[in-house]
Amino acid sequence: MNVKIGIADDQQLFLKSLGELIDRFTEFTVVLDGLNGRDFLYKLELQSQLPDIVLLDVNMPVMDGVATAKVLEQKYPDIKVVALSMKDDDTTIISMLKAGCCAYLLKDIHPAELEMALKEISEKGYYNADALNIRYRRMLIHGQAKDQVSLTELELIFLQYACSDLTYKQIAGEMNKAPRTIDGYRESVFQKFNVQSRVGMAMEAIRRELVTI
Amino acid sequence: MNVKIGIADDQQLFLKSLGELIDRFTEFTVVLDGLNGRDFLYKLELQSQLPDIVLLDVNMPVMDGVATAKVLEQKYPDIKVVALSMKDDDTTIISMLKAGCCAYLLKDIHPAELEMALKEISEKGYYNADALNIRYRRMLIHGQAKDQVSLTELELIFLQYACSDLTYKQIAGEMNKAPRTIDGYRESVFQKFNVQSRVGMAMEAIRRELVTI
DNA sequence: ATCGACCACGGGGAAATTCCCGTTTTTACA
DNA sequence: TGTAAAAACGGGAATTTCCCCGTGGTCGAT
Repeated sequence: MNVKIGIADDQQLFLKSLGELIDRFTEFTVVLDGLNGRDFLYKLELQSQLPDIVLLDVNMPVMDGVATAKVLEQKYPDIKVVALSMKDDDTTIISMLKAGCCAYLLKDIHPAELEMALKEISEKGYYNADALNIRYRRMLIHGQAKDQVSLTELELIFLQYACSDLTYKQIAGEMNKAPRTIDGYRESVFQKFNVQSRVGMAMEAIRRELVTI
Repeated sequence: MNVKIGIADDQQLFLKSLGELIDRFTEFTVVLDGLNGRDFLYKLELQSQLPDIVLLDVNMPVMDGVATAKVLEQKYPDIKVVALSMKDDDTTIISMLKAGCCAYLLKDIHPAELEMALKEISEKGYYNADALNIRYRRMLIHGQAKDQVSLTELELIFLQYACSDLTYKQIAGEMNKAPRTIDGYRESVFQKFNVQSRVGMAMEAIRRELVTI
């Protein structure tokens, strides 16, 4: 089954390259894009097949993300709206979520995380890791560590998958990596968390609020 | 290392049998008991070795649990106070916690759970599962179900241990059961949760708020 | 220009987990 | 007073996890 994606972003280059990226994901296809909210909504009305998920840039000229999200929620309640933004500003996050978004993603996320987020959104209807990841990212950028360890992007994504019923082999499949590579993430996180079992790692991930459950 | 326990309860029979039970736990010894708060506090002043943990019945004549807890907090801040009660009444729980208790246990808990709670309190300084278990117990008694499964007491205790770095063999040791018995709990919970790995079980336990992390 | 990280990957083996096949006793309860 | 559920336990085997031993590439920093 293929999930249809719509994108609205005012940077032409970003818009198109993101589209390329998403088209390369199995099970996702970009069916519509626009350079601002008004442009996007106009095209949407002419569209025969509605997208399942719409990625909305928060800052756009003419019609911004919040206004666009409100209209989408009103006229197309079945479409899942995801906010896209450069900065993890709490107030914009809140206003986007109040406008009916089911997720909030930062533009500097890893492609693998984007794919995972889209999967989760299409399956569960929401993706919450970002809210936590934003906090985590902020910790990484400013404040530092204390006993706080810093995980790499891929370790964080691996961690999310590790908190599930999947075997490492299946996780390797999901992340398009060799099983041994996954084993490397595991070893690294085990050491950083000071645990010696997958359950211990998963518990620590939840304790540190690095994953959504 | 041995942890010293004090108990205050107005039912002579319960007081003494609980003392017997706790004395049979390795690493715990009852050093003091009393039939009400005043009696207990009076004996405590004459006592050379202070208890590490005090179990306080909420409903006692002369001086009840809340008043006793307040005095203990004031005069012996190092002692960890645990509330004991027949009923899971929210208001009494809150007033006991406000009086400085670090845990709230129902009198109908399984001995193994009591031992685990005491262990956690002496190690971590608190035990929170009860607050969650109270909700769980309430669900079991009244309402219940829908997709909600019902776990037995021992399965619930096992679940708590399973959400840790311990191996099943180590859990068997902690619970004083044969490894195969633990395997039985595992099989049963797997089926009830519809999972096929320990991590999946642990995640489900957290999702259903059956364990503390 | 070397150093430290993060990344990707491979083989082998011990230990733990998962999942079958069972038995017996106790406890609750209708 | 049957019966059903829960508890406790045993053996064997397939799979997964865990933990070693490595290789080599990229990239940013001192």
